[in-house]
Amino acid sequence: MPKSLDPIEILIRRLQRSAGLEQSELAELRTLQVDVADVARNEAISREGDRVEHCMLLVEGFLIRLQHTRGGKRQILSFYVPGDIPDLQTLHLPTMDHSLAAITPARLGRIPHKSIQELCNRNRRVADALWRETLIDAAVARTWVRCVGRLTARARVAHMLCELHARLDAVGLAKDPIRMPITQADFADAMSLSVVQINMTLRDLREEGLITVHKREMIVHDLVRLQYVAEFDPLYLHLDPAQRR
Amino acid sequence: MPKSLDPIEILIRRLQRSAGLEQSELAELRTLQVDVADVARNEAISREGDRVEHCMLLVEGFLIRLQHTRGGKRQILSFYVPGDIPDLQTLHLPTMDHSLAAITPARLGRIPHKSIQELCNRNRRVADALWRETLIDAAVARTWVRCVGRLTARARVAHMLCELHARLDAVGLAKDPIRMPITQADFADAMSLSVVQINMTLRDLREEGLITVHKREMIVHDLVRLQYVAEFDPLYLHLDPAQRR
DNA sequence: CGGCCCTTTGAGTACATTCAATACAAGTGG
DNA sequence: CCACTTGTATTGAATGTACTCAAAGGGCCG
Repeated sequence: MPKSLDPIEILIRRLQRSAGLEQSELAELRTLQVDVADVARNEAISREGDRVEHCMLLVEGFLIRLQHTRGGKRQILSFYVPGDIPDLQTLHLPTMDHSLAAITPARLGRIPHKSIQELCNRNRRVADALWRETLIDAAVARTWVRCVGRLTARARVAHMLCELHARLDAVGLAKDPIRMPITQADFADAMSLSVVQINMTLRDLREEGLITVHKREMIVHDLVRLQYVAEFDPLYLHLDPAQRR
Repeated sequence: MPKSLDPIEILIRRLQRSAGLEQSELAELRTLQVDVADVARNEAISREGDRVEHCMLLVEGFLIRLQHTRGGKRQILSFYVPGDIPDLQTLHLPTMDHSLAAITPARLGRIPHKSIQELCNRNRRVADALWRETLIDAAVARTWVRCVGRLTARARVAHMLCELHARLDAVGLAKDPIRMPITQADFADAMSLSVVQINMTLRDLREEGLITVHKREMIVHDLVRLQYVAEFDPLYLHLDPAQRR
């Protein structure tokens, strides 16, 4: 695992984007109690039904949220990239209604709910910034429904790539080639398609010159056209600071 | 439109369920500025891209959240029943990333963001209760992904009926026969199926004796079996007070 | 270099879609 | 109050998109 930024600095950078916090507030954030832990690929971080008392700040690697079917099928509900807190909702809904797992080796910052809650009680602006993060997470899930429900296989795959690109770009990780160590099986479970379909669709997008995929790395050659194919509108990610209040 | 409860009392009843608020806090809630407005069936309440400055408390009727496809297809992202605040997320994400519409004549309580925000600043417990509501909304969206993505047509329809039943039950509206004035076209756009498929599936469920549907009213004859067919686990609705912290 | 996981491709199948046409119900205006 | 209009429900038939099963080819790690 390469050397990485202090977890809290990643969190600060993230929250700065959504809410211009003041120096005193940043100082308060730095008092948060954080334990760093590494997890292996495919390791489960929490499971449906668990009651948790910590939030996980993702420092490095990729995580997924997922639910299962009685038949054993998986549905991936979101991808998480560095800077995200995939289980921030447990602050107020401590019982997990889905599972959280690493799809790459990952580094996490464990922050006790109590520590966050005390900070939220002291400082409404920090609380609002965190609330806002959970709302974006919800917006992503809603758009995922439209994607899985009403787009063609081709548009779905393109949409997922666009979303990952936009979110990685927002944390400075979209420099070509983009490291995206997600297997086609994961893509399939995310977009509700079969591995076969994913493979064919990626090939089509490649042959049309929209993307190049090689060794878990992706290059987007024509973002505009890819977004058109995907019917992708980044609005729902609420990344644009001008769109804030 | 029949006489209905004071909007604020509905909100109070809702929040009481998620957070045991004190009398003084209830009194504060009653100071919220609320405008009651009626909307017609199929009327749009807000549209993708709108910037809004009010939240809508649903007092009577049914609302939906929806997004569109370039091809003009609709995807319904959630149903809302009395007591819900379908655009509570606009408190911190004032730009709508989807549309909100009435699928029945409905009565709404318009509450200015400013009024809610001032209350939240005065009282963290109220703020946390509202935050929690938005988190449940997100949990519903996530489960919707699994439903649309990985369940069979049969299970999907059953799942939607189970969810509506559970949510109506939580506000005392699930007494047989349940008024559920949702067209089959709406069901289709919600579960990403065609109207034909919805119709056939409802017929199957009817012939198996699980439900009766007549004139926009539904009776659930065998909830346990319906939930089994749906692979429905109500955990994600976080309705059980014992599951609170 | 061997094994494992992932990717790629082919062929037959199944589930759901679309198109189409009829039946039914509710509401409107003469 | 009835004829008319519109929207919803129901059913049949042909089509199609994506799935499953299956098997072979790569690439990476130990």
